[in-house]
Amino acid sequence: MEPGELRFDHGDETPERLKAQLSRLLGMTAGQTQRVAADALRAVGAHKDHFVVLAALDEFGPASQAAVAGRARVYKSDLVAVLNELEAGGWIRRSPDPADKRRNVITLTPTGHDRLAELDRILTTVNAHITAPLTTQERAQLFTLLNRINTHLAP
Amino acid sequence: MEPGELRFDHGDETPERLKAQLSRLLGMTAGQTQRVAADALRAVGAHKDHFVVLAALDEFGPASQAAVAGRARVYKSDLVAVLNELEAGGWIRRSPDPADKRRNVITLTPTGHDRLAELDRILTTVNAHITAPLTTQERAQLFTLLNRINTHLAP
DNA sequence: TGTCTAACGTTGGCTGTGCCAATGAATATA
DNA sequence: TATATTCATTGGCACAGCCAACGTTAGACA
Repeated sequence: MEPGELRFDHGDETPERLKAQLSRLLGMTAGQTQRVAADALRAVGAHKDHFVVLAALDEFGPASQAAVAGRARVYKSDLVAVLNELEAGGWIRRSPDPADKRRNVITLTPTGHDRLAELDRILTTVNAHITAPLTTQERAQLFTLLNRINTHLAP
Repeated sequence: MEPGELRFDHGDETPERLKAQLSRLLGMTAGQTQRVAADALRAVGAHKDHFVVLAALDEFGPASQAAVAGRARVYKSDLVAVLNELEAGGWIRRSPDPADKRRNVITLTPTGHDRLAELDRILTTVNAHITAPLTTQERAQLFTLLNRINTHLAP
């Protein structure tokens, strides 16, 4: 215990040492934003990985599951369930590749394109909500700083 | 699949739509920093929550588990295991509260104080490593921006 | 040609983290 | 005295990232 909240600073109640931990602030804020995004997507029966996979298909065209996994950065094991759901919704098609029977060719359907637009719109709203207290310059600044750290920390 | 890496931007291989997601960048970078911190702590047999609990005890003095849970922001259910480990290391003592037999009084031992200093030193190094590509002003800026978002998103 | 190696999709599972419910003991409130 | 609340503890759920192994199919090369 407690919470249901990921507030970083609780004033007098928060040990000073914790207030100095960037990784703690980063983790808590990331948790908040992911919760907001997940809730918004769940409201329309979607999931983070749905967006990511649909986006990869839309921008790179039909591809094998392995290729989609690589571009969407979703583990191929996890991709199976995601594709099952997307297929059930009629947003993608899984067809055997005649050229290589090991492969499935994943194709975005027209309604899948619409679905992507819907999720994109939702996430744009979410992003605006998250960055509401920031100016345009500050948003860009935050993006840049995080990107520098991310690149620096990548293997 | 793939990775073992949380790189946000893979250039041509990354769908443009993903590059616009702040919550994605935030989540991946948070994942990186938490991994770095967890690895560093694991190297000395410690854990994120060890630091957090020791810090709360050091700054606020002996307290019940409920109070520690509230200040360290660790669920009381999870706190049990953490205290078991800290007790096994001799860093804290759990003694029944004579004034209220429901409570345990958690006390930081002298070696617990040393342990806290050790973990604090490790995390300071980690923090420096994480923010290596940033100037002093940029680090402060990042902290401020994240804090604003965190406060804004807190219930 | 046949044999070995590698890639494909899939299943199943592991770890860590945040989170919640229910329990038995002890205390406070009515 | 009866009722409700607090405490520590157990056990579990959900979700995310991650990995190993399997059967199937294809390419490499002897």
